[in-house]
Amino acid sequence: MELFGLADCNNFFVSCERVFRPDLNGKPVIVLSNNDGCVISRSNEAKSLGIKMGIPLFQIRKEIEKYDISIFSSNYVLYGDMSRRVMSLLSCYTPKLDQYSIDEAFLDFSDMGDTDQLHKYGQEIVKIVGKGTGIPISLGIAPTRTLAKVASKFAKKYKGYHGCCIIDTDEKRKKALELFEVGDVFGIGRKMKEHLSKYGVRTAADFTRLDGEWVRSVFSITGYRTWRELHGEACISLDELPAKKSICVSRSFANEGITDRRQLEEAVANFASDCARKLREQKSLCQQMTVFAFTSRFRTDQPQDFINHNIRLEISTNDSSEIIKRAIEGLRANYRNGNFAYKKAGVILWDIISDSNVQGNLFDTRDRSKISALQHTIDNINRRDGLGTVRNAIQGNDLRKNIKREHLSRQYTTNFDEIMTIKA
DNA sequence: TCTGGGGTCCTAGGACCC
DNA sequence: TCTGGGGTCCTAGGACCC
Repeated sequence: MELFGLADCNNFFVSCERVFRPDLNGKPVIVLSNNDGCVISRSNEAKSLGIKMGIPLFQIRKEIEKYDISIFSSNYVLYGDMSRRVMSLLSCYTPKLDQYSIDEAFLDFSDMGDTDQLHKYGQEIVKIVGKGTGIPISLGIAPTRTLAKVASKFAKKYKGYHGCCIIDTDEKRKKALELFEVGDVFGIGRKMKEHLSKYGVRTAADFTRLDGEWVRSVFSITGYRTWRELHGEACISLDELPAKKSICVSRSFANEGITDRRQLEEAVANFASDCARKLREQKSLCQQMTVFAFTSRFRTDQPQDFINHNIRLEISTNDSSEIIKRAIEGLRANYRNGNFAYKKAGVILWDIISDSNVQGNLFDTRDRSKISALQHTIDNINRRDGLGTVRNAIQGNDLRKNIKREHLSRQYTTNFDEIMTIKA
């Protein structure tokens, strides 16, 4: 029997912070987005206090004071490293692991014995990951990805499952869907939920009782796929991770934003450089790119500007210097004098192809193999000595200067100088 | 004062060609 | 100069996910 497991880290970013701050167990904790803008991860205690996902920090100042909520700026170096540890442990328990996001992975559990055995096996995995990494996880197992996700939410919600819930019979499936709100189903977002409520659809079970053809005509092929998955028919397969089709690096800037043109160029150069590095990591080239920058839409009292410039690269590339150069050219071509305060900017690489699939160009005057060798050497140095050790001059000296991070935890696991100390 | 970042997929509509 | 329809490709935008 084909079975999917979905392993989901509980309150992942908060859990990462707590591994190194065990004194915060059982207390309300939140992690903030870049620039300490919004809440992006909450402990159960923070959730029960009514702190909503995505709410701006400034709107919950009172609650933070009143309930003594601990705050952390996001520390992606730490989370990335903890994620690698979790994933590497999980991969020991399945022939095929498909990482879906920083804190979630699908595991192939097909033909792994009967339900009882599988249940014990699942609980064992949850226990070992918890012990080995300090991160609590929930495991859902079912015949489709969408149902596995439902199961993982049950595993998280009810202690009795000991971290692992299996939906493997029609009876269990129907019972679970009756108890599951339709808006919580993977693939059904806010709009679809609103639309469905007009037809009296409240639970996932209500949704499955709708006519399939009707669902397809109203919610298109994606909605219909979700409908079939909930019926137990796997439509989304467990495949190798395909190369990304677009790569984007963007940030909003702290406080009032950036008004100085040179500073904006410096930021964009850094985004372009990051993009190019990611592109090389997946062994790809891009043929088109976009550079954008805009002012704050919340500041209606200030002049607004929206730069969105597309660049077609005659010759596909993943070379940082070239991608930086083209991004800056694009930005300059669109820059207007108007004293704009840019709040966010970014670079997107797209039209991506494999680097083994290079189309030569008669008019290419640059020596591509030389450039590639140089780039390779730079990547190696930066991997060894830290990102940004070797960089283009326009990238400036302080890669983080426009980002606000007032509550940053240490890089416990990746920086020797910030390793945990234990007092005797 | 302060409002995240990085993706995927699908559809509709326009441009263009025959 | 007027008439029609079908196909493809591209792009923008929306909806969804974490």
